[in-house]
Amino acid sequence: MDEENELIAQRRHKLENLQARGVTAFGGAYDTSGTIADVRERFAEGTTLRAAGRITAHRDIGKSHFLDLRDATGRVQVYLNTKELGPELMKIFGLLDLGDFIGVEGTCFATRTGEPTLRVSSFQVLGKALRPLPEKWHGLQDVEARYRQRYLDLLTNEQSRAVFEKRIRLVREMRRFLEDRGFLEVETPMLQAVAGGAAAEPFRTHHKALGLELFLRIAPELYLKRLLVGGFTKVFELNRNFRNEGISRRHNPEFTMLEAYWAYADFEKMANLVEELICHLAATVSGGLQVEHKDEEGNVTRTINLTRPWRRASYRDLIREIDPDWFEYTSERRRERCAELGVEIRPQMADYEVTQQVFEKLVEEKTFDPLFVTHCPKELVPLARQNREDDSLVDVYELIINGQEISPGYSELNDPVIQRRRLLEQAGEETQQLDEEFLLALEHGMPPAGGVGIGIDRLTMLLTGAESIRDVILFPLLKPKRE
RNA sequence: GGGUUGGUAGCUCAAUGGUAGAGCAGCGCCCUUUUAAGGCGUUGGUUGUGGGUUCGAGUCCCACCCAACCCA
Repeated sequence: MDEENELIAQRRHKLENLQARGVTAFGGAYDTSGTIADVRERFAEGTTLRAAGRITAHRDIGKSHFLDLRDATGRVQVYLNTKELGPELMKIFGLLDLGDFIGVEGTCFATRTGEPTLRVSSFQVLGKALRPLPEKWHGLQDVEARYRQRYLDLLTNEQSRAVFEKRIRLVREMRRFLEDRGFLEVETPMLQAVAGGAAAEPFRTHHKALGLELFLRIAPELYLKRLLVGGFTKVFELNRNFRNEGISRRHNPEFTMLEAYWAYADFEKMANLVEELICHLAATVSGGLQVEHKDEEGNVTRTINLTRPWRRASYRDLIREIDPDWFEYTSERRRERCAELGVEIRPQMADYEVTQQVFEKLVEEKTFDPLFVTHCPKELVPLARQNREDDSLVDVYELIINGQEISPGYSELNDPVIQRRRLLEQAGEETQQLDEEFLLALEHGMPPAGGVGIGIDRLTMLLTGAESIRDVILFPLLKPKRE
């Protein structure tokens, strides 16, 4: 990164001094009395405890020194006294810096102000830091540095760590919820010869030994359906997908999706499942069904109410709420209305795309509380099962929360003849290959099924109030920095 | 891809075109219960990169790199 500056040179020098004294500056295992939170819990005047962590603060009061020792679970103060420690250990102590990992053994006592403190009798250097950590009370502010050097962000910004801990709990609870309902978690290929299951630009890669062009998957769907053919009745996969598309506040090229399939169910059953699931997650990881989003000052900017039952409305009814006569208009009149409504459209758009534009700008982006949009026009979701009464519609829902699509749900198509036709049409538009292996599987018979996808990144944004997907992905994709 | 904003010390931030500064961190000294410890002193800069204008550029102009936001 940057050249050697004075601060680093000083730390290197201290490291050499430590080593010259025969001190191991990068120690091995160190037995502790548990995490720092454990140490605080076991704290009892006079008992001896051992703790390990990073030095995050140093208060030098002449012959007394106070350090803050920190790990992921908390902070504990340690006290060193020049007289008690002896000259040799004090010399080693003098070679320590903020950011170094040390292990300490000491007896518990409370200071004048009541702060639980370990009076250090011995310590070991466990990991010398050669670079200084960001400043203690502003933390690391620079957004670019926070993404590139996430470890510093996690170390200094408590809110950031809290977001990722929440994400971890959310994923764990999601797995537990589905497993409790008999869903089996499976792993299907991420390297695929045909990237199917969605309309998206895939990443290309190459297998050397087989001389094979491969794609990173854009969705696991076609493999999960093969498992329905194979007799699984409830399966899910919760893992990464890759789409070779632009990056934005809401898009990262690799992102995490849940996909679940339930044999003999339909999109409405899936909607119930998702409603129950997200409420369970909000209750267990966000502390309730009222999710508050705050600005930088901590003022509540929006409260999302997840109380059930969630509203369900058909795509057409939602458009009619914008303009009751929309579907009576001619193509030209619709375009005029867009101008009046302030919705930008391009001349080459098809009629259904114009309507979809109105939907996105005036319904989706303005909907914050959960809304299941049902019975979408088939052009929008070409692979779903058509509605029995009206074959211009498909049996799907799209769940919108917080102004964005969180989860689509389908009554899956299990007719291999229609499926082949649809895939062919789609392949024509997208110049995509046909997944013959998938069609072969379908021809062996697939049960009717409900299917659902949930974007984990966006769901995390919803439940943590993050404004950018990069704030819920530990290492978002950035261009390498070069001079 | 287009537009806007930004990039200054390790970190957080200043600096009407006129000597690049502060706080924290660091270094030195004082202080035996501090906790954003305190006091005194002090080091640290190719101002994202490369050009240009100017007597003089962190500041103005051009190109490029990286990022954030908006748009496509």
